[in-house]
Amino acid sequence: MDEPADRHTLTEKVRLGELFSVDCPSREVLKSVSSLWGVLCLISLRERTLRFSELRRSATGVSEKMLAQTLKRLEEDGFVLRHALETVPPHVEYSLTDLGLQVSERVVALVDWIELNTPHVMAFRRERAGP
Amino acid sequence: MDEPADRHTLTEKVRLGELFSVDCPSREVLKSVSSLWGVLCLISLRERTLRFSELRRSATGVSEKMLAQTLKRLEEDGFVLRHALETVPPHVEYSLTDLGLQVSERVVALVDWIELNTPHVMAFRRERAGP
DNA sequence: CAGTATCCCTTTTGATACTG
DNA sequence: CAGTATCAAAAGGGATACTG
Repeated sequence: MDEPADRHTLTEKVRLGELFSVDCPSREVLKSVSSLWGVLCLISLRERTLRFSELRRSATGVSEKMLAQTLKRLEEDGFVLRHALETVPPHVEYSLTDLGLQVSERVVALVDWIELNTPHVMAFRRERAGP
Repeated sequence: MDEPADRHTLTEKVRLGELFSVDCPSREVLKSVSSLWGVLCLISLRERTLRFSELRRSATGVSEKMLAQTLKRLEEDGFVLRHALETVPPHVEYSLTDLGLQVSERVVALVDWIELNTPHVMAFRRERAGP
C-alpha cells in the first residue's frame, strides 16, 4: 500500500531530473511540512486536539507570529483543521485532518529516528573534530 | 523494530515538553536532513555514488555554494562519505554511509508521500480559494 | 484568548567571479 | 572539476504593541 510500483519510482524521477523541478509545488509542501514549527505542530496534534496556547507550549521556543503563520499554512494545505468556538474570550481548537494524519506518520518516523540517533551523530562530530 | 516501546514515546515527549527543547541538537540534525537540498542529496545518493557535478544536476536549481555547504554538513553529521581521488582535474565522489542510508529511508517515505499527494493539496487550496 | 500589525535585526540564499 | 570568496538580495524570526 506504500509502494506505487506501477509508476515512476522516486529514484527514477531523480535520475530523470523530474523530482522537485524548480517550480514544482511539492517543494512548497515539503517546506511547510518539514519546517521546524511545522513538524512540531504535526507531531503535537497527533495525540489530540489542542488550543493555540497549548500548541505554543508544546513547541518550545516558538513565537506567536511563527505559530500563527505555521498553522495558517498547514490549514491552507489541508493538513490541519481550525475550529473556532464563537465565545468570549475566543477558544480555537486545532486538529489533524485525514491528510494531516497521513503526513504526520511519515514525519514522526523521520523525527523518531533522528531523536534516537542524534547521540550517534554528536559522537561522530566530536570524533572528527577531536585530536 | 521501529518501535522503541520500552522508553518514552515521541508523543509522550511532546506532552512533557521534552521534544526538541530549544537548545537540543536534534533540531540541527532535522534541519540538515529535511532542508530542501539535504533531502535532494540524500535521495539522489540512494541510487548510487555521485560526483559533485552530477549531484548538481540532480538537485535542480541548487547553487554551487549551497550544494557544497549541504554536502559538508551531511558529511560532518556522518550521513555522507566524501571520497576525493587525487587526480588532475579533481574527481570527488559522494556516497551514503550506513547512517545516511537509514535516514534517507525515512526521508524517502515522506517525500514519496508528498509527491503522491501534492495534487490533492493543490486541489484543496484551489477549492478554498475559489468563489 | 487568539490572534494581527509593525519594526528591525539576523540568517539564508543566490549570482558572480576566482583558484588549486 | 570541485570547490572558495565576496557581495547583495531576500527570507526568517523575535519583541512589542494593539484588537475583537
